Amino acid sequence: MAKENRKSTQEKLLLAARRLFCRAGIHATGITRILEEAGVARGSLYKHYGSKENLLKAVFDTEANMWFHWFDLDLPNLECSVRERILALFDLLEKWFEKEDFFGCVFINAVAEHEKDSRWVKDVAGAYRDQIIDRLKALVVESGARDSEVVTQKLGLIIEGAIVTAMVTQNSKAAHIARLAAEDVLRCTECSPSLSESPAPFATDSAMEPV
Amino acid sequence: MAKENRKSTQEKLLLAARRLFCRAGIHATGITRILEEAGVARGSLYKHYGSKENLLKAVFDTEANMWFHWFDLDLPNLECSVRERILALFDLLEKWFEKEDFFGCVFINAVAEHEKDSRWVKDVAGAYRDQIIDRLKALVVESGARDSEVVTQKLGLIIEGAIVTAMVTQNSKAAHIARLAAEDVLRCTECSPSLSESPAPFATDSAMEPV
DNA sequence: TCAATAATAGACCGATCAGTCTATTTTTAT
DNA sequence: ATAAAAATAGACTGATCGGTCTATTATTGA
Repeated sequence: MAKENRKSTQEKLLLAARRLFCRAGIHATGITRILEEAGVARGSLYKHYGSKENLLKAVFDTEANMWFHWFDLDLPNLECSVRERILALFDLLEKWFEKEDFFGCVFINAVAEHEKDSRWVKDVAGAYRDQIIDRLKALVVESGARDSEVVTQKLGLIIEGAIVTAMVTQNSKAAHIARLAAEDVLRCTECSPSLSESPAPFATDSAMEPV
Repeated sequence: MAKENRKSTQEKLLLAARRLFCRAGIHATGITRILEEAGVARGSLYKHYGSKENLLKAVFDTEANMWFHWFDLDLPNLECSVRERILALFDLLEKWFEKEDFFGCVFINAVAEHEKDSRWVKDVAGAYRDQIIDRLKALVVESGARDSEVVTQKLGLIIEGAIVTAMVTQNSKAAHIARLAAEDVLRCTECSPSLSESPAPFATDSAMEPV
């Protein structure tokens, strides 16, 4: 008989939960629906994860690992400049958005639908976010950009905008738009050391020095 | 005696619902909690709105009206260039983020926690989003930017990134970062013809495995 | 003043939720 | 081969959900 199902029970639960939490929402997803989609018995879920909340935490782990894999394995292997490596991140985003089971970022979605004062969701999601931003900042610093902190925050904001835009519009082209915006940010960064608070962005001093 | 409560029953329900839907999430917010916070009887909610879903739609209306007010009343009254008007939008965002009851955008949050295939949430939220983007694009076109479509999408993406970043970090400075990024986009836009001839740091397609 | 309207408190309903538990079958390791 | 471990189906619980309904009190307008 066919017995190609090599995935462990934990893995099946994790994949179904990740998919459903993002596609249907966390509160709107009942345990029973996860079990149906995973093809797993009720008791197994509570044996492995103990609670729906712990299952969500495990989903957080897998999504964080996706990001860490990008930053720690995929991007470093590219034979290109640091700047190109930063921009390549948006190509990875596009690949992600194109997946048929992309329905937004589970961190963002979880924060969106949970009590904003509650400790644990913001703490867990925030901690992972910090680790991801740290890796982004390391790239920015390595690129030699001035004001790396602000550049990092700009890029992080553009990444989050891309994720949300892709979720809302269900269109992966948000990654391409985000890349173009990131290119603008990087271009302005390298040619203008004094962008900070200038209320006159119309100054024709934009001597746009390309590389 | 004190009878300063001039707000109508509808208004009290609307304000409490908007606040709670964003602060605690839509699914996580029970009817009873809305009634408590609004100080209104159960029957009144169903008399005025008929269902929780209709109440959410009414909340959508109020948030959309905030945006329309910005674009149709606040920004046009500014005595400044179109470009400055576009950037002033981010100052309005900052004011919004600074409010003690800012907990994200109800459209984004609603999409995040509802079935992604479901008709009505994406349709209603998407329709409002289109109207807002249309107004943004009108400003971009008025500014004389080339490729106004792409510029509009970049700015829209930055706006959504600002909203989500502000929600996740609970820090209104996301608006400032977003404004800086928008300035970069606009700066690159106005000098865009000279950019195409530069040795642009465009990465070629990278052979990379998606996770 | 007085009838119509609006708002109130709160009991109540069926459905669904996360989580527990038991009894049985399948898988695994030795 | 066999005993331990893992997974199964599904009944069950107490709580909470959105929504209905009734009976009572305030508010309003002519």
